[in-house]
Amino acid sequence: MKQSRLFTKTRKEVPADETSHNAQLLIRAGYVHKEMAGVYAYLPLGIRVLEKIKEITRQEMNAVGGQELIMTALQRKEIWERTNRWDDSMVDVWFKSELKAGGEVGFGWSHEEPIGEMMKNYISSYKDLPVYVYQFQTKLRNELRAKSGIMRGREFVMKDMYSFCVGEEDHTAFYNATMDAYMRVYARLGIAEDTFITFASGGAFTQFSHEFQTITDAGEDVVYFNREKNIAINEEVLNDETLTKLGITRDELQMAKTAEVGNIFNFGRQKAEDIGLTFKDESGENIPIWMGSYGIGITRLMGVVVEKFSDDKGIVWPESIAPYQVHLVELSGDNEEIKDFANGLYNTFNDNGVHVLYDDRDVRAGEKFNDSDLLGMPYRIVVSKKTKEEGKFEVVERANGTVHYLTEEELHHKFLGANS
RNA sequence: CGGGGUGUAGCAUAGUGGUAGUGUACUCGGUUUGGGACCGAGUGGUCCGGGUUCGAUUCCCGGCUCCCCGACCA
Repeated sequence: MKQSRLFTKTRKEVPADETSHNAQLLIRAGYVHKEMAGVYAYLPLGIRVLEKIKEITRQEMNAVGGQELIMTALQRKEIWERTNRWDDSMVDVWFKSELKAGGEVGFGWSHEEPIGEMMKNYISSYKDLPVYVYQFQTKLRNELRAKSGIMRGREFVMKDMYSFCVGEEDHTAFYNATMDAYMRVYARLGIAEDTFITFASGGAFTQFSHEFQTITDAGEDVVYFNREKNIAINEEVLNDETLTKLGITRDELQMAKTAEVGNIFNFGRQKAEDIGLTFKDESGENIPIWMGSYGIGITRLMGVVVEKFSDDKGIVWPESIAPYQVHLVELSGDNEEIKDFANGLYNTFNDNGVHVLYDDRDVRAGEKFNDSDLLGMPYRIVVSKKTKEEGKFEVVERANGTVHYLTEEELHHKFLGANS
């Protein structure tokens, strides 16, 4: 992508109404646009990051047998009335509207009920099970107070997966496999070190659910954890009973502010019973399906990554989700030879599938460098008369500022792979 | 939802009961060219409704917005 044609704009100053680090940086760097409190648009750079996070998540969900689908944003009132979750006194984040033709609809804040309802059409026998489906869906929640930039909005993208099994044994196997898959997602984003599988409230179904909590001051949760024993407990369920059950004492735990980047639930057979979703077993008896629910906040993850990986100059993207791998910066001035060479390098990268952002703009070096730092691509390659004369190219690692001077051949080797 | 703030140009800010100023961004001209360079010229603004007043961006009332603290958060 040529930066001269890239739709976005960086800015020096942060909007006065943003206090969260992630939103300040993402707006300054031109990744997102704030539409209203808790509602952000994703610009071309931002959507590339989101898509990369989604693709990593997609690969890991597919690897455990998940199949992607997409539910609807508009939801029927009746489905939620059946489980007594339509009323605002039961669920306080509903956005609701009316159909011109008559009748009420809700905007999906969760898809548990609708997906369970849909499954009645497709599951009738133990032979149809198990089923694991997931989606990336924009959730709409009428939060009383949005905060923390893109980390807690009224509109956000979530990956939610649902499992439908004949019984506990199958469910547990999938539940555990998903837990591992989640950790692989976080590992690929570079935040696994600070992400804990955390005991949290299980709601109405089980004693505990598992949250995936990542240490960051921007988080809203408080978790007590022990790295050696690999145990973490959400403050909300920290009590003597929990400690005894997990075989750990209070003084073995340290506290941290965290952001919830995932949450997985075991519904047992209760949820299916509530919505009337059953299968026939081998004897022909109707049995409620054993269900589970698994969520990862995609947009929140993007915010958490920015919170964790940035410096005073801007964002520092992990390679796995950077919008572009390489930021190619030409400092040609009016030197046509340098310009031509940079163009050639850009084309070579493109032809070889390297994701490259090419700063071909006719602006001063300082502006290019500052923008480059702010945008945060993992590698910056500078093509200028200064180094070209020596047959070298300056390669800067954004994460640590390390500068390498590589020949053209070394450059190709590093970025185009060994076979080039 | 309770409490506290806030609203002036795309963004950041100053100021005033009587022609609204600056920085940045943007446009044009010129000089520059490895860390947001300089000089000159220019475009662009008082959240909405009502009230007080000769006159309101300023004061008053209401609304809305956004932010913060709390509450909430499958």
